[in-house]
Amino acid sequence: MDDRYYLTTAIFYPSPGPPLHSLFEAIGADAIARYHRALGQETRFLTGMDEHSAQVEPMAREHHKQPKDLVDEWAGVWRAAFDRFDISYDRFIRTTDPDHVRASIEMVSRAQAAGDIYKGTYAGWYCPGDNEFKTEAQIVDGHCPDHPTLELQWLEEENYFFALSRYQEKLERLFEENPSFCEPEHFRNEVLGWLKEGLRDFSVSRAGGSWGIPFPGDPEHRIYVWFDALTNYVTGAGFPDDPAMFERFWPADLHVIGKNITRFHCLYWPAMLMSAGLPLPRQVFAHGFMLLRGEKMSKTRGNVLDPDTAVDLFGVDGIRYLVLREIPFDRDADITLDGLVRRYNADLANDLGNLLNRTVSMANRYLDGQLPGLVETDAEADADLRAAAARAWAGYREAMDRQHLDEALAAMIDLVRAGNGYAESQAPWVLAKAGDTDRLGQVLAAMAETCRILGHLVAPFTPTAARNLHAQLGLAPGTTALADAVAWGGDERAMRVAEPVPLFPRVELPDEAAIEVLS
RNA sequence: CGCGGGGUGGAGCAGUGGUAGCUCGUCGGGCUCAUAACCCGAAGGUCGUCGGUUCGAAUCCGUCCCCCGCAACCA
Repeated sequence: MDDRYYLTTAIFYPSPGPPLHSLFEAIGADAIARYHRALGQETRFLTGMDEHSAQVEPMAREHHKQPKDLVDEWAGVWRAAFDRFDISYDRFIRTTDPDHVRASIEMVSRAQAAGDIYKGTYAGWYCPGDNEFKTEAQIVDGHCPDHPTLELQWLEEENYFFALSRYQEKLERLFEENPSFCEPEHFRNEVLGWLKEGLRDFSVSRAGGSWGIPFPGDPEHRIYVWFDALTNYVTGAGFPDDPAMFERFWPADLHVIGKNITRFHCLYWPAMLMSAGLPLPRQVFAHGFMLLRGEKMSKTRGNVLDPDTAVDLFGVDGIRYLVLREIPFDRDADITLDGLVRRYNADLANDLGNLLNRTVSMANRYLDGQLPGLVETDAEADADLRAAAARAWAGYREAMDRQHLDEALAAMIDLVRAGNGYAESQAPWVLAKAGDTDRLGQVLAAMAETCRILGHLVAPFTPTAARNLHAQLGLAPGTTALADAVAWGGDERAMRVAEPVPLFPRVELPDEAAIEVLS
């Protein structure tokens, strides 16, 4: 295992605030980042905002603001939301940051030096309504769907192009030699399909506007947003200003992205890095989408879950858990409010929360809060529970290492069920009545040990609740690396439990008015 | 025939050749430590269609139907 780990999310398209589906990506990446930190790796987690979109200028005009003022304001809101959701980023990068501007210029300059940049003509249908070129597929009945009354104009514009086609063979070789460069497989298949169709050069500059990074050698042009945006991953590792840091953290271990931008990350980006003479990231992982009512969430469709409402209902940890458990990280999934409530109550309140609650309550009631040390008994039920804990960790780790976050949580929940089953079969309340103090202590210690391990397993997903869980067991945060911490008996410290407080209070399905807001 | 994914008990999913599994929901029972929580059991599926390969197919091959995504600036 490498002693460092560098991962990123995509940077987000500027808007007044993040919808839940954008936070979904950040939450997933955050769980992965926290997992790697827990393993003991020096972890760097980058996220941020993509601010050079062509839309920013017109949007700023609409708000009667300077573009930079507008994105400053929005970036503040996004960042505050990320903080609220406990996204443990090491840097919130903004593509307007000065070091990123330098990095982008350096990337273009390197491509120029490699002979991969040439001047050509970009032609297409241009909509004066949103100052944008439209692709064939975007055009409906010969008009821009957002501005059906305006006539599209056929415009030709001089642009600089990146010679992506020169990298056809190198990219083919990349996928042959390292198929897991793009995961999961079904998205890789899509990329391989594009590769088979043949790569076309893409435009890397836009003429005219004043928003964006000046194109090296031609002040009339700005660097095309995608070229600029992808570069953020190296900026965040110290390129080009901090060679020592760059040496340590590049190449990235993982780019977490939405499945809609695999083309850019699996084809454009590696070609750009090859052109710049930089090593390639180890993996691009494309996650699926959260669907609502079976449809892709989008601002224009208006079916967007409001993060604040979700937090009011389930709490930050609750909603973090729910999105990662309900949505397999590698594909799309439909979510419903009803389903979220059921999942929350079943997994978090009834199973995990209640296991802790009954354990702590009994330890207080029967043992005055003082749990005895673990004893390796040869009782079959005890051995089964220990085996369940080992199995949970094995399954969890295997799933986490493949970014299958929902499967990791399923493995965790299996241990919760084993813990509740153990309580049932050992019935400590019966042992207490019978005055069998030795066995009672062993059973409660085993239950507490199960909870302690569970706390470590859920910590990347529900960091606050995990601390709370350990606190109720009388354990302050430790420094043991995860692999040791989750071993049975992996924490030598004695447990003296605190007062039981429900970890995840049950949630009632909101009335119809609230459902309206959410769906 | 553009590319990719998917169609499995009421819902959501797992399952790539050998008696169809899990969670939720439903029904019945048990327990009483606990957040009206927990545990056990039951009912419920001709695995989208049609055909083929095979001793044997949810699984392999072919046909058709349906849903979703992508198609080069909305995660």
